[in-house]
Amino acid sequence: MAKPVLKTSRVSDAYAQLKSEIRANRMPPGFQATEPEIALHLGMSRTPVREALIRLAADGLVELIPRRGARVLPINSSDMREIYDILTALEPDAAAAFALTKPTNETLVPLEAATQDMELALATEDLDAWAEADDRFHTMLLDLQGNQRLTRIVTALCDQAHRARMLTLRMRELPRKSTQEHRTILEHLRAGDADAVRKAFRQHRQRAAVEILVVLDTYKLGQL
Amino acid sequence: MAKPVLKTSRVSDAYAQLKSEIRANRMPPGFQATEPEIALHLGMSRTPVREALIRLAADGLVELIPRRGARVLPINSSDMREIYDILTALEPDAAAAFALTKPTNETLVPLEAATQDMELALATEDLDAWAEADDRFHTMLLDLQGNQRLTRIVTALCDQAHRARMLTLRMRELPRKSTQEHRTILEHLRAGDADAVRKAFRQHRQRAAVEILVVLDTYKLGQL
DNA sequence: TCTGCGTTTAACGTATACGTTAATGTATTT
DNA sequence: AAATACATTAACGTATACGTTAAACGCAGA
Repeated sequence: MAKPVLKTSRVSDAYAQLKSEIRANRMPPGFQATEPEIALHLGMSRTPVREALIRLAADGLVELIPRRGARVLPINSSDMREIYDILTALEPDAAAAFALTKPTNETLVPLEAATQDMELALATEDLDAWAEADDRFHTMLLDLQGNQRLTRIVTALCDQAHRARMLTLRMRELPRKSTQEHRTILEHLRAGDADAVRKAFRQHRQRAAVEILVVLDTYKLGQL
Repeated sequence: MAKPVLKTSRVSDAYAQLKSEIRANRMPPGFQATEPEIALHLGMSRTPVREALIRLAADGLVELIPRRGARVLPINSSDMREIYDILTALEPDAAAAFALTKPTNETLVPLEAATQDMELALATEDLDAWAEADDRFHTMLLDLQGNQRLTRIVTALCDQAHRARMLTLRMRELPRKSTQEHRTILEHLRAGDADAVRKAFRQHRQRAAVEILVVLDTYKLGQL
């Protein structure tokens, strides 16, 4: 009888839990806590907490300030610009490389599903579902493309941008354009047209970037 | 009386020293050591060693295998492909963005110096000096461009590729082409021609990639 | 009230302790 | 000899201990 108990450790627990609290804004940007405080909160000793914090700091999610504790890093519009500039450079190339593999309809099924879910969520104006499907599309595409280092980098950047994205999502028009662009990218993928994929994806990211940046700047959302 | 004593810690010492040993190939790929062994080697306790190893693992330089110790990660040709694909996507865009700022001759001085040093080192066939100047060019350009996240990412990737680059450097023709391309990029920067910069840089990285990959594959250098 | 200085506190960096458990070695059986 | 069972070892994950020192506090004097 196999015991399919997922091996866990206090470090990975602490890492996962803290990351989740940050993403969900339960630990908002600027939030500070000392190692003993976090350890108490998580019901473990300082050691695993410290090691988890080191990883979170490497991810760019927290800052470790001696004697003041860990601080959840805020994201401002210039951070978002940095992040989107990198995504704009990386994802289109990755998608184009994937297009060169002449993906079959079979392999495109998850992307098709994500796109449909976006369209559906848009129709019902369910923004949370829309964001989930959007995320799924990008994640699936990363997985399909083979470069694992690229996947890690993009994932880390998206984690950093997540809070700001979620917040601004509700301060803009419905993401019709974005949804449509996903559909376009998918069709270009199906056609195996790498250049068209790159171009469409690049435009997708660039447009999304200015859209978010406009919201951040006009509403003076300094620290998210 | 100022005391300009650089603040140091055992963790940062361990991190710097281990990284340096890996770069210099004194800890070659595949090398394994347990935490107590490394701690003994570095003359400190396990705690700071563990924390440094976590950072090195996040950098993609070592792998942490429970009960077997830390293992210096080898680089194969598929890793190099991953790394160069990312660099090819990132650096040209970054350089192009910098070109858009219409850099003055003043700001281009360090790049000019690096390029001249490359040309000089090429003439005297001093490959170590050439590699240093080459690195310096890329590093300076990263610093001039403002995106710090991008700088960190590119730096980490270059660290991973460093060993393979150094080794293959001596198994190929003299890097005349590379040197010349740097000169070209610099001139395009001086002209403030962003598109030309992007194109030239992209070609630079792509050519360098195939050059290295050919060496790795034809000489069957599986694990570096 | 404000400033400066000594005291107190407690967070951090690091060392050490300890239980668990995978890996290794040894002995026993087939 | 090969395989299995058992004993031994030691690396890891985590907890705890401890000295150092920055920050907070309180009090004295301006």
